[in-house]
Amino acid sequence: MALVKIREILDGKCENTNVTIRGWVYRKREGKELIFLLVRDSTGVIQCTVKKASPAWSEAEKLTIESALTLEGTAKQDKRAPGGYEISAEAVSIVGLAELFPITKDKSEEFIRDMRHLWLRSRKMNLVMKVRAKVLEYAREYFEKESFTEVSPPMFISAAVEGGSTLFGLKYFDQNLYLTQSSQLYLEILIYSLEKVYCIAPSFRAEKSRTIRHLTEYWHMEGEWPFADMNDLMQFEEGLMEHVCQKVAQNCQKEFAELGADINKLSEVKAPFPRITYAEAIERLKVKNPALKWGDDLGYEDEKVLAEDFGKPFFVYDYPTAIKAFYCKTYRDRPEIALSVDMMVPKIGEISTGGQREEDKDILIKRMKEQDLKPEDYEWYLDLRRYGTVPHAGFGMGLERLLTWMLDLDNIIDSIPFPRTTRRFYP
RNA sequence: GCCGCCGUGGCUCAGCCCGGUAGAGCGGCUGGCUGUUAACCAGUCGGUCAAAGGUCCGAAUCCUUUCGGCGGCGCCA
Repeated sequence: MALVKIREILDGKCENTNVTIRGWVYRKREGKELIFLLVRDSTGVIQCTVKKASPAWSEAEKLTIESALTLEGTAKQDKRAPGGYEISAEAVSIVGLAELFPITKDKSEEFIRDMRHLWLRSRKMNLVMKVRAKVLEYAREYFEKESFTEVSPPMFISAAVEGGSTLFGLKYFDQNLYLTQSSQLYLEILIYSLEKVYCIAPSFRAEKSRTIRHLTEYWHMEGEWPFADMNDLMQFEEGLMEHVCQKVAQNCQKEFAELGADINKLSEVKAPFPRITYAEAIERLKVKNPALKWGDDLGYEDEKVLAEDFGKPFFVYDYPTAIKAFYCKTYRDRPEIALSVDMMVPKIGEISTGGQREEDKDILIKRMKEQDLKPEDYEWYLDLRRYGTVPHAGFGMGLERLLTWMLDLDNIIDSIPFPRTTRRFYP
């Protein structure tokens, strides 16, 4: 009697052998002479049959949907079973009898979201979480391959990274602190010690955005390194994307198939990506939107139009300085243009923003003042320019936006187990 | 911050426009049947219609406000 995972049986490794599985009741169909149990564990779902004559019958009869159980029987191939294999049960032991499970066939989006803690058991969420874990694994793999060191920045911060209006404030003993919106400034500190650094950590944004691509807490993959320029940055980002997409395409075929997602899209992701300047983007968009002019920020609709043209990830760079953050480096001969780049993907729009950072202390102070920021709040940040300043660049990519695009999810909330949005933070 | 939509038994919905105190399916329960694929058949339990106020002889249905949810824009990853 071997304890096996359901996947092993479905892969045909246990044919005609006696096996024991542990899991939960996924479906139950009960007849006079025969009970069909669909049992799931973390690896898959398998059909089990219990005959009236089996010693397992009386326990199987009592089982309810989502009850935890141990089941022993003979695994065999059977064309009638979903998945092609089933277990003929000889013994069933109830581990935890479930009460009437609230999630049934008919379910609305709202109800599913209220039942998130139980919905995470669904096939869909199980598969999405597996792909998510793989994306994290492959991203780390790429950073490590490129000699980056993973670091751990703080979540509590005392000064804003982006605009102050999107900050979550909180009481920190008798002080006021914030939740970080990006770890960039902290990575900038660490490049002077470790050079190439990255982190995968939450970022928090108090944006009251009500869309299918916003979370108030999202996981940010950020990298920062010295002696880097825009070309280095874009090359790294497209390399990262290519690596993650190719590895997922190779190793997550079962998950994509069951989710009904198109994995070929990922096999096609190869560097180099198309690159257009902001000015070129404006020219392209003017055809459809004549009101658009240089200096306007690209809206979501604009991004989607561009993305549909390319049909794959691409870069837009050289944005107007006026619509970018204070730390963005500007061209010395064209201060109205910032060395900033966004990566866009179809349907979602921006999934990453990066750029060169201003390394000149005086220009940085000037830019802070232009944006009504107090240089004295950023003393430590200015120190980085006082002591061995160096040209450097970095980027931040939204993990959930990446996943939403990869898996073609209807809503970003399904890319993370416990989504936080303006209205949802339970459980 | 602005705009739109939604809120009826445990769940999914119909009824609301053209007011007269609720109807179906699923689930539950009981029974039947079936190598079933979130099956099928019969019976049965179950709601006063998000909340408050108003109009009216009479409100789930009309009006107002509040609460909750979803989405769009803006902003962002």
